[in-house]
Amino acid sequence: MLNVSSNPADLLPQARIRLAALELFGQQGFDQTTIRQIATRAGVSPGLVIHHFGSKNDLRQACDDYAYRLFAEERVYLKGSGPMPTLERFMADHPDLQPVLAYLVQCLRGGGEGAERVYRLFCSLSDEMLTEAEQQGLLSLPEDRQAAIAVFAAWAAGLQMLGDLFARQLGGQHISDPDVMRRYAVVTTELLSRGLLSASFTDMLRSVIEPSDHKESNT
Amino acid sequence: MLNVSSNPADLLPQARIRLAALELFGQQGFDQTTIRQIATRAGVSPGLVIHHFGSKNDLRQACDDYAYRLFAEERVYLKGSGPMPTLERFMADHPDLQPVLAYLVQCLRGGGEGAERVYRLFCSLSDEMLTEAEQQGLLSLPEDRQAAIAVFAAWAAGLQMLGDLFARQLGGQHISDPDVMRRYAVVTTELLSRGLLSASFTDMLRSVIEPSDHKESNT
DNA sequence: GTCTATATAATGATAGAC
DNA sequence: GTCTATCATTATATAGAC
Repeated sequence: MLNVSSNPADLLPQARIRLAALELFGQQGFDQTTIRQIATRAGVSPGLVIHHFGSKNDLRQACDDYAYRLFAEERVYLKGSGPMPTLERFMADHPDLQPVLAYLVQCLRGGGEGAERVYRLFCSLSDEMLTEAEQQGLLSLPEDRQAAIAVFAAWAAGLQMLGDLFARQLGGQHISDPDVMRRYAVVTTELLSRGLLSASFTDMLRSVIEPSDHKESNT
Repeated sequence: MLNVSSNPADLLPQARIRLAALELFGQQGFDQTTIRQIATRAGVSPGLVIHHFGSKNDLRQACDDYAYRLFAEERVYLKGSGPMPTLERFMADHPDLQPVLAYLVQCLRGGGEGAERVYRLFCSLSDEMLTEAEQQGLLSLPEDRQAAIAVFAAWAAGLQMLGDLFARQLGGQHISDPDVMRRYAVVTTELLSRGLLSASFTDMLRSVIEPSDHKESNT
């Protein structure tokens, strides 16, 4: 089991540096964070940061591996309490993992390979979660499973990326605020149970979208 | 009407600089873009960039105003073709606006005031769009309208931020790829019409979420 | 392992010629 | 208005003492 909640002062300097970097990268982003800031927060000299990790980019890689393993190998997403464990609910129960999630969300923001890795992870975790719920008869996925999972992962990732903006729009401060989470849960439950679109509008959309098995009627 | 599709070579240097900055900021982000890159793309000297705009930050502000006005004052989001004009569908019909949208999405990525402004714009446009559709009887929004609109805007914004990652997960290159758009439309239509959750699971979720009018039964 | 001091590179911004 | 040349700052990374 990876260690996340220890007192930073008890960690070795190398681990303290990695933790400080993960927190600062997660809060400010990679480019906005300087080695000097990391060193100050870890209580060491800037030279020691380079001594242990080689370069700022290598330090980023170390943070990537640490954060990714924590979420992927431990499958934390799936250990949520409550009936349908969403990411938001899980994070509310495990506040000590918040810096790790913030780091992964910054990876998504940054784009490139790092973002792709994290989004794939979100897809993989969504897949397991939805598949398990489906086997228990709690829900039934659309025919195009892969697309449905990609959409769910995108919704979850996007909400995390917007973060506090979404919460502020609902009069709160953070997604984990009880009132924000409740309103979010109520609305999504309603949208995903009774639906949103009228029957006639749904039919019209279906005919316009032209799924491949209806294509002969138009071309 | 603001001008977006002119040949850059015909524009005055000041407009060429602004356009080059908007494109580079949108592709690479603000921090990763240098004044020298902007000058090279605009075909002018780095000094002229500062001469016309004062500073890199002032240039960003000019791009902000330009992009925001294009989307907000012209209400482009709502002019989409098709029955339910989503952002993705609109962009497919107006490829010349793609750099402007890319810029706004980078604002969302960057966080801070710029992101808040853009997210509020997405909420405002979603509000108008959904309200109009509701008045036409095409759909019926949940009771908590504000939360529903915030969720829709977050879904749209998040999907744009993930951008190509989502498309690649579906075997495409970009969200505007016909196959990607079709699968996306089919899945979301299904999720928002027949729903996703089973009736019993919906009841269970509702009892756990405890909306305020059921609260007396637990505290 | 840890620190201080410094080399080196890049960037935003300035000054002044044309 | 436009350019070239340059300054001043900042950041990463190195070198070597302890």
